[in-house]
Amino acid sequence: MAVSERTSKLPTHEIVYRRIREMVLFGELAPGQPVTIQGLVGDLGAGMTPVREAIRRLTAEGALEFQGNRRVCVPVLTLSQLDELSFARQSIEPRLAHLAAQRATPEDIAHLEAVDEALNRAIERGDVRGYLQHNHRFHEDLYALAQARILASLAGMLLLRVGPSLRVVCGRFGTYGLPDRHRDALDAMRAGDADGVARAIGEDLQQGIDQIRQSLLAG
Amino acid sequence: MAVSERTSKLPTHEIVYRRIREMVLFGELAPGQPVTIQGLVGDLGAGMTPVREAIRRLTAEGALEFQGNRRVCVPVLTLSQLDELSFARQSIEPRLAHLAAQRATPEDIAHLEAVDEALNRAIERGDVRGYLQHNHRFHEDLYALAQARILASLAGMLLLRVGPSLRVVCGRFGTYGLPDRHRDALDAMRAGDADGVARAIGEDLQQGIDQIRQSLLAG
DNA sequence: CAGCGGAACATTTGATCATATCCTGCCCGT
DNA sequence: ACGGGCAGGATATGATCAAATGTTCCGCTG
Repeated sequence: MAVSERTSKLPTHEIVYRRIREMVLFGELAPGQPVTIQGLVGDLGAGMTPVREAIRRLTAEGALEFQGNRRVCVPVLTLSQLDELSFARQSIEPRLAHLAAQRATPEDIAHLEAVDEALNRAIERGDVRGYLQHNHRFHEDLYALAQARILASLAGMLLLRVGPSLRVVCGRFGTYGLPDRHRDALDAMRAGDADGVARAIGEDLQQGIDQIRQSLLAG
Repeated sequence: MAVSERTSKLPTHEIVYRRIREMVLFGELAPGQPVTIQGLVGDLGAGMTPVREAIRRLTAEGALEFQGNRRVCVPVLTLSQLDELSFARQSIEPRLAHLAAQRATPEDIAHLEAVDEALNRAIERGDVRGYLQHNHRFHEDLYALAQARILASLAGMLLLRVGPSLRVVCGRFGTYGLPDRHRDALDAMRAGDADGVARAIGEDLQQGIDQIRQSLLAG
């Protein structure tokens, strides 16, 4: 089928789910943009059932939103929702970072450093999509180390809600001036300082939230 | 009449979703119990498509769980997952309670008191299902007052994950000795003491978590 | 006569179903 | 114990039905 090159193992609805998820995370779908089933059916070359299932799943995760009358779109964040996200992320993600730091092996740290380097190269290159991808990868892989499935899934949902707005920020200001605390986190990790890692991650995501807040206030 | 009209207006997948959600929350489905699409199709008299969508949604919310091979079942909590849930709930729910307390009108408080009374009557009656329903209602209605959609949806997911295990606890120990801090929360609410409400709710849910922990350690 | 409002219509999209296909796990024979 | 069929159940499709939106056209009013 036309869905993908390597589909043999995964069910179609899973493939479709990941595709749409990436579209939301990496800015192929902008906040407020309507998402239609039949449009995705056409674009992805899949049947309606898998697309429907993927949309339900993403809606449950907050990546998409029901628009009252059975329309679905990418949610537009309000300032108060951004406050909610800030609180939730600050509550969950530093804890995950802390747990991850306690379990990380040197190889794990090396892997994260490689991701972070790729991220920095993307910034230098002005590659917005690459920045978003590697930034997301960094957090996702870090949290995976914590071996805390429930907390990690919560964090994943929160990242999913922030994704589109982050994309807008980058579109507006470019990748210029996107400082992050990943270096601090990695240094603390190597030093076995779990609290330091948690602190660095907390500051890192706060910077992202603040950027979005600026963008919302400006727009 | 208006109610039934509204019910008939809701799409099938929404009805099915709510029904299965209740089954999970109120113990019609026990932890570890397999959930088959065709079984639900038979029980609920709906087509496969709506049932599939409802299951995807509930799976995304953590109420159900993929069993690797295309099987789905009600998740069984481990101790470490219970720790995750405890942390997440303690992070989110007191904040919601705090926000709710700041916004609650006297009528809101009266409504919550009515729910709490119904809850207490269910306990006296030994009515496990009624206890679970009213307890859930109490928290859900309280959090709805906070007007924080994202945080409330997170809390809803956490409650969904705890539901089945709570049911097991009640099945084991009955409704006897199910103390709660709802009275404290309501008193603080009337006094305008938002911090007190948050504290009471934090203690309330900690009691529930501890009961489940006892049950897990015993089993 | 021009502009406006609204009602019927057409088109687009979502919801549901029945069916066909494909996996997976189990059971049986060797 | 191993391997191959068999059955149950999940996945995926396309058709069909219903709903909502957008549009057009007519009649009314200023």
